[in-house]
Amino acid sequence: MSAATRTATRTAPARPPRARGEGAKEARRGLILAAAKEVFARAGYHDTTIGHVAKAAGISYGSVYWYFDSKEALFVALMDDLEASLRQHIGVTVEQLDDAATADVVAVFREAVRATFEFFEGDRDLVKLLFRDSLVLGNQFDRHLNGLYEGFIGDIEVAVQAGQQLGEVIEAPSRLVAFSVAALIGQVALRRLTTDDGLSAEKAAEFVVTLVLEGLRPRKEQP
Amino acid sequence: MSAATRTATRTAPARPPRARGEGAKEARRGLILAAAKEVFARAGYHDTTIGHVAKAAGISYGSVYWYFDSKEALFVALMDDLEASLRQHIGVTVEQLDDAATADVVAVFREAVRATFEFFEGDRDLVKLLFRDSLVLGNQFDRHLNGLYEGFIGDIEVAVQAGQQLGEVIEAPSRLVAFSVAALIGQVALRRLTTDDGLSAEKAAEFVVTLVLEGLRPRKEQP
Amino acid sequence: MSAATRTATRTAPARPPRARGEGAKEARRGLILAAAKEVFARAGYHDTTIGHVAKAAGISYGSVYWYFDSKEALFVALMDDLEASLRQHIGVTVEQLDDAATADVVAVFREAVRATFEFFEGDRDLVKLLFRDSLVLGNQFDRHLNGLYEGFIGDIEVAVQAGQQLGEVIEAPSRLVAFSVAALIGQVALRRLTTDDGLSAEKAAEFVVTLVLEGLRPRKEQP
Amino acid sequence: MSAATRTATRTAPARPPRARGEGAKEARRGLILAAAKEVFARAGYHDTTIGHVAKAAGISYGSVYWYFDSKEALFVALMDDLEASLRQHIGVTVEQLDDAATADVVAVFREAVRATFEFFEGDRDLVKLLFRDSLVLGNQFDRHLNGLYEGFIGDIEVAVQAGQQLGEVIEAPSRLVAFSVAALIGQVALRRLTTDDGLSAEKAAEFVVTLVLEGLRPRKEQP
DNA sequence: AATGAATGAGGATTCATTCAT
DNA sequence: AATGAATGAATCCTCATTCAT
Repeated sequence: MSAATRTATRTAPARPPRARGEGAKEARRGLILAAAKEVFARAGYHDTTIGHVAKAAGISYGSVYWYFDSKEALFVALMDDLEASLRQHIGVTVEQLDDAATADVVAVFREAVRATFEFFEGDRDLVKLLFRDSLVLGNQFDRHLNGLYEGFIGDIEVAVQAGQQLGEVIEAPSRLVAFSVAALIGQVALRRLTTDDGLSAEKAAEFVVTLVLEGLRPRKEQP
Repeated sequence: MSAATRTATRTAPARPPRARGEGAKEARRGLILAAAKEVFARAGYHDTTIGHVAKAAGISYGSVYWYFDSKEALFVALMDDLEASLRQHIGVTVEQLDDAATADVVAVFREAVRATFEFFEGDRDLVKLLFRDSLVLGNQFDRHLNGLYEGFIGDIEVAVQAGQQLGEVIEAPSRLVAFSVAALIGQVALRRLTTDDGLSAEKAAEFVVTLVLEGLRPRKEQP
Repeated sequence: MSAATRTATRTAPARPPRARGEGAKEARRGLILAAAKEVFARAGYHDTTIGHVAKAAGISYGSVYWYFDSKEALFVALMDDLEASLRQHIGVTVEQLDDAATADVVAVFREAVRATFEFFEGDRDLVKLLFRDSLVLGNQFDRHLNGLYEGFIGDIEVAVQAGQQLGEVIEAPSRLVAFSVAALIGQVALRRLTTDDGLSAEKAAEFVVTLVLEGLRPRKEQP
Repeated sequence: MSAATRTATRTAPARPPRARGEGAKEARRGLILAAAKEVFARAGYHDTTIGHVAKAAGISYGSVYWYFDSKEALFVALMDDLEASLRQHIGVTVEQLDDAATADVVAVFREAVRATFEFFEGDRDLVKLLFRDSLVLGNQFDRHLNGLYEGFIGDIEVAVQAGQQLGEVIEAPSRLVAFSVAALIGQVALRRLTTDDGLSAEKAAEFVVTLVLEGLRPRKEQP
């Protein structure tokens, strides 16, 4: 089968099959990662085949292997990307508040959670991969994946420790506290993807903040 | 060949198909489920083969199919079992408190969470299956699995609503509140399985109760 | 596709697709080995696929894996079989001479070589596998394969050492001597498979015996 | 796009395509062949990929195809090279003796074998390719490969026939005799690569000469 | 001429499921 | 009811070869 024939036969997804040049390779890698993200998020790791990813990326079967050594490597690379993306987002979020509000730990926290939910709102695939798949696969893939989740938790832990220094957060193992907050955020965000109870991201964030800060019992004598 | 003939024909291989009586089939089913629970918890759904389960149950390869229609059906049945087990446990726990303490919703909650952690302590496989696997597979298996988790949540929701009636729980969507509590309990319990931070079940329960009831901020003017 | 359909479709090699019972498994294993022998000998290890073997054995694709763990394992098992077959043959051959002729080492050797060539004449596949494939693959497969060839050599070495004891064989490293004899036999036998120079097995054996015992130079003053 | 245009277009990447002159192409071809020799010898034909060869040659993946039509063609070309190299060596060796010693066929033979082993000592890759790989692949690659081995044999055959003329070699099919000698030399040389029994090339040559000329039986009444 | 990305056929292996006994 | 052999679709991955640049 000649190249011409093959090209003609290709049932034409409109993607650019032959981009070349400087950043072309990087771009193509990104293309595959984007496709992988969507497919993995939809079907889960095990039910996703390299073929699915390739088709979604509009490239051929074996091309994926030009960019990634294996299915697992692809998944890990994707997770690394997501981690970077997530941590950067959180960093930015907190920085934005740095100027005036840092003193008010509570306000920072409130805003961070709100921004996080907003971020999740715009990247539902990330939520699934982060709080659903990485959970199950973390144990198999050489701990590598835990890094992702743990990174998220680590960022929170820093804030928790700061809060504890200021007396704004109760004394409890900071890692555990951070994990709990992360888990709560993650699970609520995940739930929003499948359960529609008309809860806006805004409201969800508010709820989580309240729960985490004040607990479920009404504060009776609050000034 | 009639059933009678077939039975007669059985030239007694030395294998263990004893227990001919009434509940024999039920017993064997239970045997398989027990094996499946252990294996699925250890390896996860996808990495578990029917062969693994059969070997763990000490029965033959294809026999599993006499009791369950498919791998998926086996998993779902297992989950149903776990759900029943979990809900019964919670029911019993709450009932035990019913007599005197019902008035004190907080005490009941505290005790329920404590008992739940204790229960989880004795059934680590259940924790993995409930809070790890059901999460990933819930979406694929016909929603059926959500039932499990949702059942857990439902029980909590009832308590939440009661608490809200009594003014002991803040006003917030009861389902969301219950989900959050369940998720927190589940994730913390799950974490305990892989992360060893010297946190006893007791302490973990206490922490969750405190977080959920009082939040992370110190109550300043608490009587 | 139902079993009936499948059966009907099978383009009918006359082999028994469904033998059951006592030695049935062993028989089927043998069936596969026989097919493998023929196919491996014809196409060589690398160009033989499990599919080829399966088709030659008249069984399905994956069935081979019920009997052998991998392609390599199949090959090794085959080689083990061949080794057993070969060594038994040699053993028998020598034993037959044990009675009267043992004293005459030369006669024993002559007869052994003759019998070996005759044996090879009836099992050309064995020759290819033993002297062609095992040579190349021996280095990759865990030394396991060398065993085959080395076994053959070992048998010869014993005879060489006996000959040396009797002063009928020159002093030289017995292993090297044995290897040389084995190599000569093997390569000549192998050559006979592809090159037709009208050389009978009988003549070939005679030639090898002469060369090995007397060398290429005419013995001038032989009594 | 004409060839001229194509050439003009080349925007000089910093890669190492130096050597523009006449024999440049030939040189590059030789480079690849040298790399291929090493790689094929080490890994064998099937386990060698074009990529391995390219990397060993320090050139790019697809460049190999500018010089050779296919993997098989590369291998065959390599074998042709080796054949030339080997035959030239033998030719030179014999020529060196031509002047004075031709009369003494035995001495010539002795020296030729010795020189051959010495030659093999310095080119272990050749030994592997010649006596290991060409054996297995000879049958598949259009007989072409046999040429290599057959050439080696042919040279020996000439000597054998000469010896027979002089009455220094027993009467036997000269081709068979030559083949036997070649096989013995080859297999012993091959064995030295993997088996270390402290046998020097010198000793190995001596042994082969003795075996071939005198046989394994002690010559009792030698003048 | 060189490069290296792209392609896709091919192959080993796994495993859920079926079925003859 | 139990057994375990049989089946073959499915999947990951490799690699020779092609081709745009």
